[in-house]
Amino acid sequence: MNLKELAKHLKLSQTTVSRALNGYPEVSEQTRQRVQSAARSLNYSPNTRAKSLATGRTQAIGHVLPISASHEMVNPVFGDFIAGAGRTYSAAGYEIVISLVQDQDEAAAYRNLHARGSVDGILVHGPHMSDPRIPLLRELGLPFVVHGRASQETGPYSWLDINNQRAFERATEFLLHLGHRRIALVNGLEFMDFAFRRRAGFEAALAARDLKPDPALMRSEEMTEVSGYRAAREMLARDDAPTAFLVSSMITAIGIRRAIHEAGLEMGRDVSVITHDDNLGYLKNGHSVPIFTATRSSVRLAGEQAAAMLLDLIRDPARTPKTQVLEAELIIGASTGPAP
Amino acid sequence: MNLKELAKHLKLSQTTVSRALNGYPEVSEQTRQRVQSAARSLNYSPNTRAKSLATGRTQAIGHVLPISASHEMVNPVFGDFIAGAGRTYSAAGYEIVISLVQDQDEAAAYRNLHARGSVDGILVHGPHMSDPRIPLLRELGLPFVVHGRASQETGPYSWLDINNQRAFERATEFLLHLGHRRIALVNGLEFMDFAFRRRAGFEAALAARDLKPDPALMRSEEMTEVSGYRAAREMLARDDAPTAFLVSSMITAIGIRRAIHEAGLEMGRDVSVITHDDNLGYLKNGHSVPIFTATRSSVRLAGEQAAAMLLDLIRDPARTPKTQVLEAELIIGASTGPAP
DNA sequence: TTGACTATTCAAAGCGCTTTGGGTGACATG
DNA sequence: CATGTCACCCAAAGCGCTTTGAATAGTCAA
Repeated sequence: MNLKELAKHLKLSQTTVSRALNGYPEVSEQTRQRVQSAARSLNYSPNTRAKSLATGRTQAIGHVLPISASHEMVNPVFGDFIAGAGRTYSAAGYEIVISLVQDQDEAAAYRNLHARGSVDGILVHGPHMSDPRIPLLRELGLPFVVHGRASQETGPYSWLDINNQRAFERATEFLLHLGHRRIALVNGLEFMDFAFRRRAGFEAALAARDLKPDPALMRSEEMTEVSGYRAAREMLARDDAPTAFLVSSMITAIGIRRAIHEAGLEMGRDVSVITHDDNLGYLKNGHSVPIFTATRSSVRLAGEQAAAMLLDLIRDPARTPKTQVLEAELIIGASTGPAP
Repeated sequence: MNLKELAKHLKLSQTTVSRALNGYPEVSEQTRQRVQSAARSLNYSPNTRAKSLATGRTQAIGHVLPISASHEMVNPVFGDFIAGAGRTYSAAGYEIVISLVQDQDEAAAYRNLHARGSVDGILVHGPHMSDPRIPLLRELGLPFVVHGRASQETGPYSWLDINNQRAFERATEFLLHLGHRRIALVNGLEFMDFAFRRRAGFEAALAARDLKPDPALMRSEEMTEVSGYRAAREMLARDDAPTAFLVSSMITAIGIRRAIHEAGLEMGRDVSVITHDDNLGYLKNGHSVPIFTATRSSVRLAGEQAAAMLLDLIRDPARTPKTQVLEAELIIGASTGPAP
């Protein structure tokens, strides 16, 4: 069933039917009713491709997912982010187009999405500190919002980020307050902007007490369970082992907990752990008492809001870039205690 | 830059340019070269919407992600599955369209995708034992492949599944062989087909030894860390506590491990655990020695292959449905040992 | 020289929609 | 009675591509 058939069936012109369905005022209320009920009963939906060709808008948002070439992994927060964003999109009648891409040819992917005209806007994931995608997208003139930000990018652009620096600064302060002095930082890859900022927060809190970070207690790696385990095992084997760990993801923290147990220690008593917690649906941080003391911020919520920003930007491309910072809460769980 | 402009620039007709770019033989090799190099230097890519309107093919695959209304979570294997499928799709020039949907109105989502003509085929996730989506899609005439299968569905359809029953049967046999007699099953929701089959495998192995499953040792829940923790904590508090756990997901198994530690027991010595392992990128089951003894099957690989099946089906819709079973391997890790 | 091919190229129609630029009556106004 | 104003409705153009059906020129055997 297409417009033409529907129009013929109703003995009306395509124009009138189209207008009736799209809420234009030049149609009598009576015809509108007639058209709408016919459309419903004949199960008519306009062809998206034809519609977007005619209007110039695709009603689709592109999400480019870089696949880390080295680890062949998709960021585990992606599912929750997209679930949040999807809510916003579908409420506004937008589709999600996903483009998976080896991270080295990401630029080509964006150019393609633009040249082929398959999306109205792009949501940029996982920005690096210096990220060539931002000038590229600006040049292409495609509306975009960055989830996170790129510290070394000077020009204006829209982004939504959590306050990574403040979160890790507070977490570090909390550990210092508990008497910990040898604190390990098990961070994500530090060319990623979020990891860089977390480290900055960590170092700032130490500096405020005239402490220097010990390079032997700092790791910057892909955030997997195994990488956390390894880092903790190696560090705990040292003579000057850390008494606390500050960790960038729950999954890594779980690996660290494993290493702590394996060393015959108890988390929260012998060794403290604070992790960042994205509040993922399948990996809740405990129920009544959180397993881990954590800096928490819902990535699902971030998805919802970033999507809303992008839709605003698409509606009015002239608008100046908007930015938004979400604060993370510091929640106290069972994984921290006074320094032994 | 569009076809018309490119054609004018080359002083050729749109027909010829289109044919040159799409590899039709009625174009001289010389013009083809000229066209191709001009397209490249002018950065021309055909508009996907226009192309799909003209050809009737959208070059897009729909993935409908049901959001569990109760838990608001996206299945954590989704990222890896889509990463695998994405490889196949992008090699064939297909896009991925994601549709997030509350699970109660999934049927409407499929009807929509079809009526609006936005995809050439659909990949169905998370089939239930009896799943109305299968007859629906068959009726709509849209090519589809199911990741998993629906045991109660009688008609033919294409699916790709792992041998869940056999995997859990083997795992149970292995535990029985180690002397365990009280084995707990911490399963996913059993209206999900995979969970039903795993349970069947578990029960079959017990029955082969004339053992009866104890309902007090069986759980069927959403597979989160917390649900695993709770299940294990409750079971381990019993007088007749289980000596082994058979678990449907790594994340749940991690919760179980937490409960085991908390009870002052040691996994692999006091309590054995076998889990299913989807071999997720960010949640590898250890490095040299696996953390958990596990039934392993790469969900990423499943994605690659399911996508390939779907593309075959789209190329030749008349072809009879294909099915494929992937066997899971039983890998021995540190979480199992003789019954105490 | 002619007709039959073959190799290239093109104009135009059509995919399903929106939107521009009129029409056509009915009715009120002067 | 002529004119203007509404309220509705329509034909046709156009979005950027593919594809059908022809046209043109060159080649070759008869």
